[in-house]
Amino acid sequence: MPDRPRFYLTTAIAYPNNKPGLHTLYEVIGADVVARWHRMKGDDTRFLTGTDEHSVNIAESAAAQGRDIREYVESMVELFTSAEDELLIAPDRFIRTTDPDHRRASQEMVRRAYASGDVYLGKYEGWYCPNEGFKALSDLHETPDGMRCPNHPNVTLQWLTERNWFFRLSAYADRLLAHYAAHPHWVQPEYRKNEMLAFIRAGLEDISISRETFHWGIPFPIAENGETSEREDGSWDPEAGVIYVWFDALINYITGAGFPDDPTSFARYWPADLHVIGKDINRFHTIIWPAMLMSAGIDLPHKVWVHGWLLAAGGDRMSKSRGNMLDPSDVVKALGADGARYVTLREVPFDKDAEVSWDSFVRRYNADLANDYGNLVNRSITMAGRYLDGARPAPRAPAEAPLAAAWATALEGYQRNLESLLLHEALASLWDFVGAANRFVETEAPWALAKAAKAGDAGAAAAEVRLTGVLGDLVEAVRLVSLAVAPFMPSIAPRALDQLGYPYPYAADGNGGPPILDLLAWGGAGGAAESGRLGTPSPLLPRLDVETAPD
RNA sequence: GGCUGGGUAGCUCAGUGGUAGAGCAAGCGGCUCAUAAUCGCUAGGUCACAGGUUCGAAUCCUGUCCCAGCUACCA
Repeated sequence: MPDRPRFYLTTAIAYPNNKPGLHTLYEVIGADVVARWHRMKGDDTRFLTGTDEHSVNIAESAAAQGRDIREYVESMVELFTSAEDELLIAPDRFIRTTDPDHRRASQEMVRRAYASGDVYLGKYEGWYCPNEGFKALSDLHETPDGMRCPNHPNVTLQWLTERNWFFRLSAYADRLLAHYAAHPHWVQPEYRKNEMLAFIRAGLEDISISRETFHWGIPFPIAENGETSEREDGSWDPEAGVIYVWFDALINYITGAGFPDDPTSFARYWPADLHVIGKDINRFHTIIWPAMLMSAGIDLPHKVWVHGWLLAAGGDRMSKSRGNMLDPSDVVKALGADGARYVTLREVPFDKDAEVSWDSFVRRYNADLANDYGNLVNRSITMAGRYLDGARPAPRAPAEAPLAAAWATALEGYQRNLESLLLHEALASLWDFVGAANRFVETEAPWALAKAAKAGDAGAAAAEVRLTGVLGDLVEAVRLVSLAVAPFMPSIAPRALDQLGYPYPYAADGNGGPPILDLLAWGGAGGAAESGRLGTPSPLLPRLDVETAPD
C-alpha cells in the first residue's frame, strides 16, 4: 500500500544486563502508544525496539557465570521480550545487535565513513581497570593513592594506550549546527536541544570506534592497511578488532529499516520519523549519530524526542541496585497491562521527570480508571440495557447532543497532544470528556426519565424520546472514549466495544480496520452503528483495595 | 566551579504586572443508574527567603538558600 503515509519510529535498544524495571520500559510503553495511534490512523507504521548485546561487560557477566556468551545473552534478552509482551508492547521488529543483518549494516557504515575519509588509525589512551577494562574518567575517583574505580577500590588502575580507529566527529560541528538551524524542532523538548547546541559550540573531539582488547562485538571490517579484514574463508581477522559501541548500537535504527540488504524497504521507511530516547543518551543520538549518517550520505531522522525518568520517592533515580524500582510484573499483576500503561503515562509527563510510587499509581488507577472511566462504561450500559430492553440507542445529531461539542474539543486536544508527544496531556484531554459525560448523567438523570416514561400520563411519550436520546448520547460517548484510548489501553478497548455490542475492527497490534479518525466522529460508528444490541455490562477496571502493594 | 531550568494548597502541578487556580487526597450535602460509585459544596497557601522597581509583583530587578539538568567516549 504505497499510498498510505508511512511512520517509522524507534526506541533506544536496551542493554540486557538485568531484568528490566518499569522505568526502563517507560520509553517503550510511550513509543508503543504512538505506534498504535499511527497504525489505527491507517499509516504504514514500523515500530522498532530491541537489545544492545555487545559489550565487554556482557562478555564478563557471562564468563563470571561460566556460561557461553550467546546462551547467556539469549536468556537475558528473553527477560526483555517477555516484559514487553506482558505490557502489550507490539514492535514490528525486535532488533538485536547480534542479528546477522545488523552486523552487515554496522560494517557497511564503518566502510562508508572510511570511504569519506572520516576514519583514521590512532591511539586511545585511558585508565584501565584490570577487572573491567577501560574506564571513563567520569566513572573514577581520584584518591591519595591514585585513580580508583568505584567497583574495585583496592585495584590500582593503569594508564594504557591502545591502537584504535577514530571517527572524525570534530569535522562535523559546523554541519551539525547548520542542521540544527535548518530544523529547529528536530530535537525536542527545546531545553534538550539547547543543551546539545551548547555542547557542539564548545567544540567536538573525535571518538574512538574500535577496540582490540575484547572480542564480543562486530568485527571491524577494515585492516590496518585499509583493505578489508575479511579473510578468504569468510572469517574476520581478529587483529582488526571489533566495532566499538556507537557504530554498533546506533546503527540498529537503519538496520531495522532495511539497510543495507533491502534498499526498497530502506527507501520506504528511512529517514525515521521519530527516535524516542532517554535523556542519558541524548548526545549520542543528536550529535554522534547525525554525524555518522552525514558521513555515510544518509538522511537524518526527522525528530528525536528526549523523555525524562520515573523517579522514586524523594527524587532518587530508580535502579535495581538501589532496590527502589517498580517491577513491571508486579504492576501488571495489580493494575493489568492496560492499567499499568495508563498510570505510567498519565503520572509521568513524557517530557519531564516525575516521582512515582505504588500509592500514586493505585490512586491514579482508582480515580481515573475505576471511578471515572470504568464506572461510566458500566453505569451507561447498565442503564441503557435496563431502560431500553437491551436495544442499543442511537446518538442524537451533533447539534442536539450537548456531549457532541465536548467531544469535538476533547478529540482535538487528544490528537494534538498525542501527535506532539505530550502523552499525559493527551490523556488529560480525554478525561475532561469522561468528566463531562459523568456530569451529563447527573444532569439528565435517566432513572427519573425512565420513571416518567412509564407513568402513562401526558408527558410519558416525551420522556421516552428524551430517555432514548440521552442514553444514545451516553452510549456514543462511551464508544468514542473507549476507542480513542485504545493506543493506551489496547485490550480494554475491544472489551468495552464488545459490551456496547460493537465489533472491534483492529488487530491486536492496532493494524487493519478503518482510519480511526473516521470512527471517532460523533455518530461515526459506520454501518455497525445502525442497529444492534448491547452486550452484558461487567466491570472492566475493578477498583483496587488501596492496601494492595507488592510484598 | 560554569551554563540552563526550577522552588505556588497535604500530594502532583498550571498560572509571566491587576482581587491566588486545577486534579487527587480530606470534610459536608444530594442522588441512586453504577465498581462504597457519581454529582455539588467546603476547607486548606505570608506563591523558598530578604531587599528593590511600580498605583499595584507569584509574575520584573538584585542578593541569599535549596533542588534538577548539561559540562564527551558507559549499554
